[in-house]
Amino acid sequence: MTKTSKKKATIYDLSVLSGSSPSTVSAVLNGTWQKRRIKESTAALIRDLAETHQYTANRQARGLRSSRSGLIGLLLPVHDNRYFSSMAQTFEAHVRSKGQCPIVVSASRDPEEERRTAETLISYSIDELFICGATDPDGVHEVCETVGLKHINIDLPGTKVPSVISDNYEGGRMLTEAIIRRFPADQPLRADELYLFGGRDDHASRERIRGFRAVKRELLGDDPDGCILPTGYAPNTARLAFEAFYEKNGKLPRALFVNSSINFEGLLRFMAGHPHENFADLTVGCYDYDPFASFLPFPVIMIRQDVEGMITKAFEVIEEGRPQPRIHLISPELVQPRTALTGPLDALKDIG
Amino acid sequence: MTKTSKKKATIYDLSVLSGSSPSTVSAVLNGTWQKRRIKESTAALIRDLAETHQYTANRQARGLRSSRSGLIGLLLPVHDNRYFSSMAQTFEAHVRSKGQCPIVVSASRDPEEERRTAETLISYSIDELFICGATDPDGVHEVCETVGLKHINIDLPGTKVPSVISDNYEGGRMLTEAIIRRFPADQPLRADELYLFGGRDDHASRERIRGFRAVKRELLGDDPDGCILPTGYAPNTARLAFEAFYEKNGKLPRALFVNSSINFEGLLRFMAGHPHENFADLTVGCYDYDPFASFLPFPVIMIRQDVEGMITKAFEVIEEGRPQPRIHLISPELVQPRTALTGPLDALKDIG
DNA sequence: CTTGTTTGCACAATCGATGGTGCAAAGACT
DNA sequence: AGTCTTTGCACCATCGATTGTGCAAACAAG
Repeated sequence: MTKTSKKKATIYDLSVLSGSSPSTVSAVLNGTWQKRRIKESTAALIRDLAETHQYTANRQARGLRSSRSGLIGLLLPVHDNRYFSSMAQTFEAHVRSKGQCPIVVSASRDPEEERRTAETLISYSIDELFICGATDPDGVHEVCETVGLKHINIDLPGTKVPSVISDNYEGGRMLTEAIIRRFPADQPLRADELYLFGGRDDHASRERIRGFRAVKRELLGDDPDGCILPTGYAPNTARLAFEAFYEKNGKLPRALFVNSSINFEGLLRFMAGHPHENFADLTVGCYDYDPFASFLPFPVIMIRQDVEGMITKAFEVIEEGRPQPRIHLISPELVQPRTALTGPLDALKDIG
Repeated sequence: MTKTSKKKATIYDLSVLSGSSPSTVSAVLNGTWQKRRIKESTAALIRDLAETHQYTANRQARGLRSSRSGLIGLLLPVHDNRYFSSMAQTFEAHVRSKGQCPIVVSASRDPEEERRTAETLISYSIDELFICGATDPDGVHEVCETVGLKHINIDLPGTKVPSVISDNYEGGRMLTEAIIRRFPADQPLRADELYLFGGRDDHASRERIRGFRAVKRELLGDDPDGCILPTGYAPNTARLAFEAFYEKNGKLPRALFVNSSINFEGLLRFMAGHPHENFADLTVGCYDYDPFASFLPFPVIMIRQDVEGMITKAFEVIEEGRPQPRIHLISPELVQPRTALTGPLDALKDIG
């Protein structure tokens, strides 16, 4: 409480205290003072005052003037999911290391909401926007384009700007093959015993399904249409699909390709209503990685998407001048059952 | 591309187009026009122009003038964890419904980083700050206090402003009791067979430990000090603790109270290196809920903290004028093994 | 027709930082 | 001593919206 306890110091305050003009103070504190030939001693004085008065620049004012805000946005479908929250965590680290401020917002996979959210971010003059898992990336693109905002797609591709996405076809192949190979030669999996649940008509699902079908044909010789059940991404619609299958067939398929961890939660909900033992010999492949899921009582093979790789690539690409709208594929990783991988959290120090 | 493709329309543009003054345009578009006695027809004309030119206010300018930004901040330890990402998801929904913009940032449980992050958010003139799981809430408080920023603590309490936290003592008791009661009368759990792993010297851990010890004394008649092993929150330090215990005793304790899902990941890492069968009769209680963890091959009893309840309460409290720095306890919920609960995602529509 | 009131809006200062431009004082040079 | 350069900084417009104030025109009252 030694001084002005309630209001933040401005360059005008420091200007009075230092006897210099506001522009001099500004130049000193934003680093352009050499260019403006400010004396070292003047600069030192001002830096000193800034320190003792805890000056920090008002970013709204700076942003208004310079039409840049220092904010970098990440548009996510949802937060509470390991995949997307890893995105957020990794993104944040990258943005912070560039000395900017991350702003992470979700838009619920709703195209309308996606555009509105982008508009909102734009009204804060964000400097760049990373569009992750958007249902309508090109819709968001329109919004960004009209104001000249740099942007890039992640996870789901658009057609107007570069996209950095998982190699879902390859991942789908890897996962399908790994599932099939778990079955011994004397009790091989039949083509009609391996089902794919979840996902919807988006690029990622389509590619995974393409990989799934290709490998089934190659290894199992057949690929019945009925084995593909896109349920959307909501856990409960997935649960209902499992419920319906079980109702009709008295059991689950011998092996499942589950399209995402959120869909996998639908499987859990289904299982909660049925005795444990019914699923003792089920084999599951899940396109997403979750450490706990990896240790479930039946074999769970997972795909871990390379979040760090995607974010890193996305930052590289967005820095390029006028990049082509091409798609950059990042290879995912197959994770065998009972595997506990490290994640972004391990990079943090723990001051236990 | 019909019009000004590159720059956003401002009130000055609309002012020229409509033949009114900028202040009139401003008043019409921010809703204060009745107070300023603007004719309905004038207002209609301006609204119309705004619509066709896709006008949206520059929030930096507005914020600069009104020293409010429409941003509400949430300071988190980390993103990629179900508990905190649920916080983010729930927080976002609340903020959005108030017509404001959420800004969620993590600070890695580092007191220094927490303060710096708060400073940064303040430089954007955020309107309120929710401090969640901060290692040093009172440090962040100082920062907020000097600029008169409304703030509140969640998950970990501070002493200067109200805090909304889980009832960790009660939760610790519930979980401990549930663990103990899982053992049959003929093979009861002994006091030296139930260990607590994880957490550190923060309010939440202390309260949970207090509940743990109280119930052990009440039900098991004893409470050996050696059964408490705070390992910090990093998964790997927890893993090492399990490793060390196993090394020394040739097995894990019969029952574990694991302080958080992040610590639980440490247990998984430990398990990955050992044969499955070694843990067939392990009983685990975990203070956090994760649907996949709930279905692991050994009984896992979990505590789900009431994230929705905490956020709701926090918004209530922060709206009050000068609230007392008291602690509001929100009861958590005990979750039996093999339970798949719904979460914030279920509130979203899925346009599958 | 004059005075008083209401209606409808324009004007201008302001928020805090930025950056182009101008200009006095100090130093260099002939 | 007079001219030219360099140094060191102040001045001021600007970004876009908000808001207190003032004032003409329209209308009402007497």
